[in-house]
Amino acid sequence: MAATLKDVALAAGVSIKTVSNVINDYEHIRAETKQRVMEAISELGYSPNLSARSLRSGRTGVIGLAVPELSLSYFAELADSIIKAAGRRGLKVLIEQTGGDRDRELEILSSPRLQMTDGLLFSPLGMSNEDAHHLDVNFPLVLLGERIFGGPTDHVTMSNVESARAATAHLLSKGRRRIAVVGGHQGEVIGSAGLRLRGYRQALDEAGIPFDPALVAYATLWHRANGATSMRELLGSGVEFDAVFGMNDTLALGAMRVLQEAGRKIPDDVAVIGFDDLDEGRYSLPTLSTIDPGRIEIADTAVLVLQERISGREADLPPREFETRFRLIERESSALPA
Amino acid sequence: MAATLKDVALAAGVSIKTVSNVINDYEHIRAETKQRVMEAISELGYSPNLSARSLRSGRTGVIGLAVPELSLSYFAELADSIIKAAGRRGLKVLIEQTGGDRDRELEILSSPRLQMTDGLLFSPLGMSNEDAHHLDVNFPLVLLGERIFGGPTDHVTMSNVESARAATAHLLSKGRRRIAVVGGHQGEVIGSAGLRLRGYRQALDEAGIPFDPALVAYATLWHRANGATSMRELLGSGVEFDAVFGMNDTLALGAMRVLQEAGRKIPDDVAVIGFDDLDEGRYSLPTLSTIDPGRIEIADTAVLVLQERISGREADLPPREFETRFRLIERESSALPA
DNA sequence: CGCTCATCCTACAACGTTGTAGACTCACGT
DNA sequence: ACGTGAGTCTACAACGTTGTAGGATGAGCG
Repeated sequence: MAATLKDVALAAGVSIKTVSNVINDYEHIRAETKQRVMEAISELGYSPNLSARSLRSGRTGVIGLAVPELSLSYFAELADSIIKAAGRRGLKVLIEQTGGDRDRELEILSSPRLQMTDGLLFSPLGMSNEDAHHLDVNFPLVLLGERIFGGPTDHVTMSNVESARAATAHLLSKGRRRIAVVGGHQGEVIGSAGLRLRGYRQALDEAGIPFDPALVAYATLWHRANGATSMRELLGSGVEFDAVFGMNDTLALGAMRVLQEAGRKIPDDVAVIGFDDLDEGRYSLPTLSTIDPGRIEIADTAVLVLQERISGREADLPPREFETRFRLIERESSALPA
Repeated sequence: MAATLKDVALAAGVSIKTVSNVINDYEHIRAETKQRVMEAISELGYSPNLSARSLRSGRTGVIGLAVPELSLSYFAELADSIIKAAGRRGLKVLIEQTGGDRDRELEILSSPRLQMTDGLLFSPLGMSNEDAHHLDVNFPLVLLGERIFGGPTDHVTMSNVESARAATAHLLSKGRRRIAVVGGHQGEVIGSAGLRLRGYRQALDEAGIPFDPALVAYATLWHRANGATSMRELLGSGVEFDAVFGMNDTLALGAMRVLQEAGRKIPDDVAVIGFDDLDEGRYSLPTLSTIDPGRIEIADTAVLVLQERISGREADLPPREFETRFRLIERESSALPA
């Protein structure tokens, strides 16, 4: 059906290796020969069989990206950035969804399907730091996210503690003193929730404000519904607060919804800040203050680092840790009360 | 590095073909032999080289999905559903982003990169009906969306006209008479905007209400920002309206934001309905009435149909058109005024 | 004039898998 | 005793590509 090197070689009157050489920009080819081969190629509509090429070369030009779910906006936007970053480097992206399930995550680390890819960008949610040894696989792997630190692979992450501290300090600077947290994970130390909570507490400490556990609402999943539920719990508990730090934008938006339903004015009664800088927060009512964790930088760095490991040039380097720069984005939800 | 059939064959004391047969569940193998091979496989940690397999078999087990952008929530949720549907059928998904750009879309239809996949699910945005002939490619292709009808390939689409009519009729049933539209495409007949506008007009006709062009705000892109801008234009134009039909949820949410900013109460002053049933609309303030276009059914059908074409069993069938069932979801934004 | 060396090209093998054809064994019916 | 056929296994070729080794040609140089 499709034309092969052989067909082109026949049409151009050269050997198949010469055609291959033309395609791969081998330098010692007569201009006239090259011309002839090029014509045959376009005439036959030839394009290389990538399975054969990858069998021979051991490279597929495809990287895997494993994320919990694309319907979580953060991961959708991350995937977007990663596909673009990969595209700039000539790579395609195959996406796996783990659902944030530990077993599924472990399975992906040992799945034969991954042979179709040169390496994997892996953003676990169900695995914890004790699972770090499972990352010691025999293919190039770059870890994303905050579930595991000090693992055996390169790791790209955001400045969770510092940015959460900045977010909290921002609320404090607006005169808020009772800052509720939505989306904590019970007992977590490492992980987005644990780290961001640590930043929150640091900011409180610096301001000399005692930490009140009653202000922390827990939510295992970070969907909109959980933000709404957590806020209902907070309101129901009767605890007083004048600000909310959402562990991510989605939670913050769900919480805002419930706050407004309950008649609390944002930001006058309650200031709100989120985390992730989703597009959505730019058009909510009110617009949502947030932390931009440097998503594009995360994507660029991750793809670059993975490509380095794939190329093998950096094979001897020990695992590296990259932390991106964050940015506080001030919008309406955290303005000074009128 | 990695073990091959040869290594396993050596370890098990059989020919490589026998190992291959075991892997492919060939039936006539002695239980004892099978056992021995299986042990060798797990001992060596063998897993098949998929490049070689796909070179030999002509199948990769990967399908491509080309969408405008994952940061558009609709496509993120669609991609989510498609990855899940593909997973159920043992397929992996490689995602391309076109940015909704016609040139990029045409390029993807002829890209050699696609050889790494068995077929393509293609959701164009920049191409128009006149480009239909570009879909006549020599690989399995299933068209998604509303840009092109009557093309040379199978096509899975939603019931745009009927569901838009139902959405409009729903607003009419709540006593609304001046229904603004956000997100029209100037002069478009085919395409989500054109079809949904047709449904809108049909509902007006049935209710005996004349169509007022001044009520239609145009927006080429369907991002949140465009919904906001369109609504600002409508408000600025001074045209009166008591309801808004957003061509999609994202537009509707952007428009709601501006409406509320301008002091219009939803649904008391203005009722709003969107289209797509994004998770977001379930937690907005107010919650957003919408059309569920049957995303999961779209994903399932598309993957099934593509797989049929890939398998070649249905190769002789003429292009088929599939239209999914929609569902009107009534939430707060379109309730009767107090 | 003959040697060296760069240039341009080719033949062949190999990547790891599966399809094809066929060899061998053994039970069965004639 | 002998063909038949089902069951079990193997050798070999092929998928389309690229790496290796080397052949042919001609320019440059002593």
